[in-house]
Amino acid sequence: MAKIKNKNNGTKKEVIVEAATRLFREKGFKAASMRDLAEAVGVEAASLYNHIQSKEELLQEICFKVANEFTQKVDEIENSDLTSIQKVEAMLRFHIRQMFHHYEMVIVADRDWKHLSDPYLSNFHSQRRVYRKRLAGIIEKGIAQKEIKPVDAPTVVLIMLHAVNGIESWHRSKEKISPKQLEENMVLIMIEGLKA
Amino acid sequence: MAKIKNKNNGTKKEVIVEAATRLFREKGFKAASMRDLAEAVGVEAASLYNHIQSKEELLQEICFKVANEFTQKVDEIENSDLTSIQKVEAMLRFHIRQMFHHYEMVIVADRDWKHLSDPYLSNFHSQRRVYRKRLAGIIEKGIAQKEIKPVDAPTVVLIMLHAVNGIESWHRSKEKISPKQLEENMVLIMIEGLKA
DNA sequence: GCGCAACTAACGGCCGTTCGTTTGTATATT
DNA sequence: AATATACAAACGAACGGCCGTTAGTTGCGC
Repeated sequence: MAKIKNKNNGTKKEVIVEAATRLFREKGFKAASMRDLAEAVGVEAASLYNHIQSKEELLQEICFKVANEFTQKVDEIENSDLTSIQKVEAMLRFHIRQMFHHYEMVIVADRDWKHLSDPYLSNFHSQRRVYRKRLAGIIEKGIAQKEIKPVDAPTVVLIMLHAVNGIESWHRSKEKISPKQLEENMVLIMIEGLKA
Repeated sequence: MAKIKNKNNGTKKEVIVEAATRLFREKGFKAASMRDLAEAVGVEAASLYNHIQSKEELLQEICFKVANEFTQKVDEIENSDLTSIQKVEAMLRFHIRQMFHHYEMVIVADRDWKHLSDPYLSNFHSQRRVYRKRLAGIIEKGIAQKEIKPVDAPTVVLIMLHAVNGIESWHRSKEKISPKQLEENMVLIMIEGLKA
């Protein structure tokens, strides 16, 4: 076997990345140490390097996995035959669901990507800008077609992308409404305010 | 003189706190070193300790200054005779303006408060929870009075508080719309979607 | 017995902070 | 007016500690 499997559901490197995701989300990339991570995995710090190249590689894996998922989704939505406002809603719902199911890596990517170093830093930064422009493009088309109120599209993108980060607080709050309810509330508030 | 003044506009400690605010915003609290800060102030690292007690004290000053400003504002608004929806709008506008004029300290407080240690950590955490509950209370009253759509109030608070963080990106973007335009766009999008 | 993955030990480096000293300057004394 | 005093605020050097990472070795499963 080239790679050993851990409990028949993935390589050890994947286990490490998952633990790193949780740890980085909790403490922040800089404040989380490789010794912390080793303890979470149940191993000595040096042993981690049998599976990974560096601490930054872990951050790279997290950031680009997140970036690729969002890029893939916007590819799909742009090529669909939904109306513009439906496309905006679909992207919003995707963001909300990613924050439900993979919020730890989404938050790490969003908060800690600046700790990447070049060329990954520029790469990620540029992917991020492109992604936001594509979202703004969808909204501008909707405005041109009078489906959406005449608002500043980049501002809408800023609001949407940051609003969903609030779901992080939801994850750790006591009296949670259901994911479905939260999603419908968010869509109601953010999308109704946009309709022409 | 008990405290010497620097260029007749404040103590040296204030100069240090301001430089720390910029540095923490840029690099993050953990990644910013006291030697970085010293260089920004134009002094050796050791000299900083003639004016401050510790690195964490700087974070404390930033976090509680921000917390106090928001607490003070919600005191004022709660006691005003505005309608509920007007109160929500007033708080939103205050958040937006704070993000225009003092965004660096607002962002540091929001992103790095977890690096405080007790008793400051619990203190800040509790202030934060109380603040959010007060905002949710305003919204719930508005719903009861049928000024506001029947939505989940804590969710609205999450959306509002996080949406304004998007203004950080605005600060560093090239093609900026004016602050006034941004404010009106944000209010339009977020408040119109709320009205019953 | 071969190879992967764990271990212990240690490296150089940066961290926040302390120490003891020097410097600059505002005030008091002659 | 010149000199002495006092003290805030700067400095260079160093501290113990944790950081990411490497080296060399041991042990275990095929």
